[in-house]
Order: sequence, then structure tokens, then C-alpha cells
Amino acid sequence: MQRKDYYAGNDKMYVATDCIVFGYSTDCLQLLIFPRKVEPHKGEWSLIGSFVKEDEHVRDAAERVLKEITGLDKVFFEQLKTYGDVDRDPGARCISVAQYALIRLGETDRKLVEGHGAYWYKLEDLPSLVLDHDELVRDALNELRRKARYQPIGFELLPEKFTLPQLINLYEVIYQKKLDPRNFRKKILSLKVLTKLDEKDKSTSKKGAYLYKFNREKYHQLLESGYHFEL
Amino acid sequence: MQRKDYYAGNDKMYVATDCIVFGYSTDCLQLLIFPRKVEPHKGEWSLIGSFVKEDEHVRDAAERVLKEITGLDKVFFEQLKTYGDVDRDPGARCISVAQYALIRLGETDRKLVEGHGAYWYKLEDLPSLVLDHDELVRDALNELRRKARYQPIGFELLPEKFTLPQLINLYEVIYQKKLDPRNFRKKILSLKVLTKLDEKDKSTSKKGAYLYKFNREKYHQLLESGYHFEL
DNA sequence: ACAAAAGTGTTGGCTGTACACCCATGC
DNA sequence: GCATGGGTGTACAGCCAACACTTTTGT
Repeated sequence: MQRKDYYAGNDKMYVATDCIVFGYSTDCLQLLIFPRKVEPHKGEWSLIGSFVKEDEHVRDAAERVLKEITGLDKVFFEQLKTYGDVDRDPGARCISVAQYALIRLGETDRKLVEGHGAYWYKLEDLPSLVLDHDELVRDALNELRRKARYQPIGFELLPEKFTLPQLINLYEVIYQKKLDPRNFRKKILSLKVLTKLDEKDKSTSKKGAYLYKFNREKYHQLLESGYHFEL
Repeated sequence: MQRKDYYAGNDKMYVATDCIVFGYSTDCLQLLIFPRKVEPHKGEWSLIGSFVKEDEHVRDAAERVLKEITGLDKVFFEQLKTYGDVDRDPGARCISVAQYALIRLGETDRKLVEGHGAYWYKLEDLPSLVLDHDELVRDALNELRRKARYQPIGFELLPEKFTLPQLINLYEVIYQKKLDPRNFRKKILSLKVLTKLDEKDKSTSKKGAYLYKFNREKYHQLLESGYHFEL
């Protein structure tokens, strides 16, 4: 189904969407990258991404890529910004709508990821990436830090059930500094968006730590009542 | 100069950039709109915008449009986000990179603006706009409010020299609520990013209000020293 | 019984907020 | 001299940051 083109005569260009995919596991943030499959720069490390198709929402293109590479269906992701430099891609004029995604590392089908030649790299020993992708990663990391401060997006990086020590560790990794566990607990619990479960996770200590769940409902109530966070 | 196209076979599309242009004058925020010049929906109210050219940075395209319509060269603007819905534009598949701009209303060459058939509308009596532009305006307004809280972008909307009562009024207009002038002064002056001048503006009172200038240098020092705002 | 991680409370300082009066000037 | 908007200070409350010990349990 071809619709009428009212804009003939103006320039068209390729539109890509690239995903900065963060994963978390104890003590470090990781990033999903893979060797680029097309020329130019074929084989060099790249973010995962794809061209957006004529009949495809930009967001859907990102979703498609994420599903393809991670096997996951409901990955959390948000638009970062659009990179529109004329020369950003030597392959052709191509703008890229960058998206950053947050993934619970445990759930990921590592086989599938590796089947696509993708790999998780610790942020601190990330190789340099193709095109302007290093810049996208820098920007995404800033955005993640900024955003984590006033929206509990950190939960997207943790499994459904998690312990407070895990949550603290996650925030320590994101902010790159030690947090005081007493103050952190007080603050996060005072928001009343966590539900304490009756189970303990004993994998990291003899005593065991209580598991919690993030309560999206209460979180949305809180937001709608005009509350302004600050972690 | 045509460069090699490595990506032939993938879809190309139109890329537009649309600007949400805010202006401020006492007691109200205004928005710059104009009657759309091309079919479809020719003649209906639209944000100002343009297609991005093959050899043009997306940001440059926005700059071009802003200059064309306002006559101003160094308008403050930032990317908002990209709208990528397949059906957002009935004229053809076209994604739009939205930018929001802030303008000192006094400086604008109103003749030039009107020569291009553009008009300033008060936000509260804005007509409904073409395509998804109502949504862009909503999003831009949210972003403006969010951003004004922790970055002094408000200054972009005021003339070079301004009084504190003016600044307070601006923030009242942005946040849509009354602020306490004592507390506002205390807070803003404690940031030490304003330079008090030896002149007074007597246009609004017999006593006259001292004029201030925004000190970009000190502001950047403050930022680099890792300070986190909150107005 | 001891090692290792989980969990818990108090205090002091700072920051935000609420609130009411005097000041300078043009008419 | 009075009306108009501009400018100033204080007191209270709530929040954040700093800080050290007890609890649980597997070995």
C-alpha cells in the first residue's frame, strides 16, 4: 500500500535506531555490543541497531532489534536523543535515533545473545565503538545517572524479586560511589513503593536478606499525587 | 559531491525538524506558530519547521528555520525528542526531530515574523495545531518546566538586563503558581550567578528595581564544581 | 564460637518555607 | 503625603548526612 507522497522534491535519508543496552550484575554495569555486520567498518564493535523501515514506527524498530538480539519481549527502553550530524556515518547520510534500554541480566538468554555474536562488556573495559557510538554511550550513561536520581528506573535492571543490599549495590554502581546503607534504606522505604516479601535470599549471607518487590501501582499513585522524588 | 551509498536497499524517508518556540512577556508565555504552507493541511496552524536536507545537520536545519522566521541568529534551542509514528504525517512517511527554543520577545523583529505569516499566541489561547504538533507542544512545555527547575534556562527568555521582579514573574508563569519573593531572592542570589548592576529599571515602579545580568562564567564554574541545582 | 553479611536509631546542621513590615519615589 | 511596587529578616520544621552496634546463622 503506497500512499501519496506530497513532499516529492525534498531529500530523503536513512533513519536508523541504535540501542544502548545496559545490564547489571553485582558490582558492575555491562553493555551489550556486537560486531557490525555491514560495510563500512564491518566487524568492528558497534551498538545494536537497525534501519527503520518505511512502514515501521521508530519505536517498533528498536523493539524489533532488542527482541532479535536478546530474545526478550518487554525490555524497558526510552528514547535518548537523535544524532543528526551529516558525517556521522560514512556509509551514507543516516541519522540515528538513539534509545537506551535496561535489562535484567539474569533473564537474558545468553545463548541467543551469543548466537547473534553479541557480547556483554563491563563498562569499564568497553572497547572503542564504531561511528559516533562512543558518544551515544557517554550520553546514555549520563542520562541513566540523571534519571535514576528522580525516577526509580533502577528496578528495571533488577530481577522481579530483589534484596535491599542488591538495590544499594546497583545504585552504587550507577553513581560510582558508596552509599550509606542506613540512610538508603530509610529513604527508599519511606517512599513506600516496595513490598516486603516473606522470603529471604540466602545466596550471599548466612543470615539471609529479605526479598522485596517493586510496587508499580503505588509508584504511579505517588507520581500522580504530584510527588517529586530525589534518590 | 555524491558519496558512495553502502546502504542501498534499505528504506529512506523524509526527516523534518519542528521548533516549539517559546517567548515570554509579562504574565504570559507565548508560542510562535504559522499557517502551514504545504499540502496536506495547507493553511492550518503549525509549528515552524522544515525538511532536513541531505547535506545538512539536523541541528543546522533547525537553526536555519529559526533564523528565517525570527531573524535572530543565536537563538537558544535544544532537542526535545523525535516523533517517529508511521502515520504522524499524512503527507508521506516523515519523522520529526522536535526542538524547543526560547526567545527574548523584545528582541524579535516582529515585522519579519509577521512577514512570514507567523504569529505569537498566548499559550492559553493557542488554537489546535496540525499533525501531532499539539503533542509536541505539550511535551515541550513539560520539558521546559522540568528543566527550568534545575537549570537556569529561564534567563534565555529574558533580555540581557532584567530585574528580579521580572525573573520571579517569569518563573511564576512557567510554573503556573505564585512564588514567595523573599525566598526566591534568597535562593537565586545564593547561587551567585547574577551580577547586580548600578542601574535601575523604573518602568514599572516609582522606586525602580535594580537590573541584573546573568553571569554565564560563574554558572559554568558552579556546574563544573559538581553542584546540583534546584529552583 | 566466630566470621560475614543484614539490619537498625539518633543527632546536628542545613535548607526550604512561611510570614509582615519598611523603603524609595513620582505624582 | 500617599499610593505603588521594591526590597529585607527571622523562626520553625523537615530532611539529609554522619555515625556504630546488634542480629542471625552456617560452618
